[in-house]
This record gives sequence, C-alpha cells and structure tokens, in this order.
Amino acid sequence: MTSDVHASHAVSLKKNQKLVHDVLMTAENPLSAYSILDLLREEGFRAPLQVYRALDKLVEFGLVHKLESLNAFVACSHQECSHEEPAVFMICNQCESVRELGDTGLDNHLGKLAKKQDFALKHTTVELHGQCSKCT
Amino acid sequence: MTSDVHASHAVSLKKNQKLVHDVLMTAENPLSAYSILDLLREEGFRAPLQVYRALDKLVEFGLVHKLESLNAFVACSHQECSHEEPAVFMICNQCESVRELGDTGLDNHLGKLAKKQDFALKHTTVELHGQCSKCT
DNA sequence: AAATGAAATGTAATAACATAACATTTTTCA
DNA sequence: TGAAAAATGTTATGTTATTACATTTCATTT
Ligand SMILES: [Zn+2]
Ligand SMILES: [Zn+2]
Ligand SMILES: [Zn+2]
Ligand SMILES: [Zn+2]
Repeated sequence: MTSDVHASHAVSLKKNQKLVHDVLMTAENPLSAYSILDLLREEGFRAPLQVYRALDKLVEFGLVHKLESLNAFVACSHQECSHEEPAVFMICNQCESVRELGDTGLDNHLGKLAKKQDFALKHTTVELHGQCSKCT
Repeated sequence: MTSDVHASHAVSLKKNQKLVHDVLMTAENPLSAYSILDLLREEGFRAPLQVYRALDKLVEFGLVHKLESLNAFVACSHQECSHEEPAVFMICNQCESVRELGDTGLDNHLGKLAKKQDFALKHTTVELHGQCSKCT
C-alpha cells in the first residue's frame, strides 16, 4: 500500500491514517480531533486515541498541520509541490476557512530573527486571524 | 485602585486580575490556567473560572499573552514601552523559557501578505520553537 | 444617601481536548 | 517462518475551557 502524496517521499499510509487523511482532505474547514472521531464512527472508530495516533503520524509526514490557535487540524494544501515548512495560515474568524501559504521571505526573516537571538529554530507557528476576502 | 502599567493607558485592575497578573509577572516560565489556580489557592481561588475570567481581561488589556502552542500564559514583557501588537515568541523546548520580541519588519511583512490576499488582519500568532542560547 | 445598572465574583456542573497504560494484531524484513 | 517493530483496540484518566446561574462590588445618577 503505497500512495505517493508529497512528490518527494512516497508514504505508505495505514488504514486509520488513510481514513483520517481522507476526512481532512474532503473537509472544507479545519476539524477537531473529536469531530474527526464522530465522522469515522461508521468506519469503526471508537476512541479518541485512534484519531490522535493517526494525526500524529500525518503531522510527522507533513500531510496534516495542526492549527494551534484552534485546536484543530487541516490537510496540507501543498500536496503536489513538495512543500517545505514553515507555512503561514490565514484563518477567517467568520467562515472558519483556512488558507495555507508558503512564504520564503517570511521564512528568511524568521530565520534571521532566530539567529540574531542565538535561537536554534526547529518549528514555527504562524497563524493570522481576521476576515477572508469573501466575508468582507 | 489605578496602576499605570502600559505607559499609554492606565488600567485599573480588579482584585483577581491583580492576583493573576502578579503571579505571571513573578513566574519564570509560562503558566497554564490550572497552575495559576493552584498558586492562588491560598489567596482564596477555588475554581478555574476565576482564573480564566481574569486572564480574559488581562489579555484584552494587553498585559498578558496566551501562547497558543502551549495552552499557557505569560505576562507581557514590554510593560514600560507602550508596546504594540503583534509580537513574536521564542519558546525553548528544553527549558520552557520564553522571549517576547517586537519586530516591525515582520509586522510589515505579514501586513503585506494579508493585503495581497485581501485578508482583513485582526490578530497574529507567531510562536517559534527550538532551543534557546543557554540550552545549546 | 438611595436607587440603579454594569462589571466583577463565587460556585457547581459539564464540555472539549489530549494522553497513559496495557493487551492484541498487523506489518516488516532478515 | 520467526522475531522485532509498528499499528491498532480499549478503558481509564488527565488537562484545558466554558455554561449557567446566583451574588456581590462598583460607578453613576438622582
Ligand atoms: Zn503544508
Ligand atoms: Zn471568511
Ligand atoms: Zn507584549
Ligand atoms: Zn532553553
């Protein structure tokens, strides 16, 4: 079972990982772990851990991102182009839509900022809240 | 009862707000709401809401920030200079120390990015995880 | 000073998010 | 095929946050 998702490295998703990934790919908006659990009851999911374990792996693979300010998860929207962290998320407070953007300039900026502080940067969380174009 | 905190606008903190703010000012590291609750048991705190309500106000006043990636809170470290949002937080994964930085260049960058997407930016969350200089 | 309304507080119950611990099954690969 | 590693199933528990409702404090107006 080998679905090549991120162009760079093919990933073999297990049953639960595939189910959770599919739910997130289909969803319009970010989903909480418990929403995912409810959506997968029919598929046999019974407990939160089934969701969280799948999410852990998907995040590790770079196929899913956690939105820290929402306690929710989204499928990475850069599945075709081998996308490199980090990303920026624009989250609409009204319709809850999320747009994921790569921004090399920003990455450089944050990299310099970290270096200036002798900070060994490992992971960035950049989440912008406001109103999307449709809601304005 | 009028403590002028942020130089710009004096704020009158109520009893519980003052207690929570003092705890956060004293703390070395970010604190969860429940840690704060435990630290204030002696002062008569009995329930989470007493903490969360005080935190809500303190965040509204700009005296405290929530670290979304930790579900924890820190006192704003720019109390003398009337500091304007947004800020960048560098969070050490090892010692849990947090450094809050202002960065006009970054603010401009994020502003432009939002504008380019017709996104009405209201609030930014920028949290960098890694190792601080002391832990390297 | 008394009346009033708004803000803050007290308390209990519950909701929402996440992990620990342990048993079992499936997958990988030598 | 047999052993080790990874994934899964299940129960219980831990952690973070809010709802609902009663009471008190505080500022403002009369
Ligand atoms: Zn992505
Ligand atoms: Zn919107
Ligand atoms: Zn600040
Ligand atoms: Zn450190």
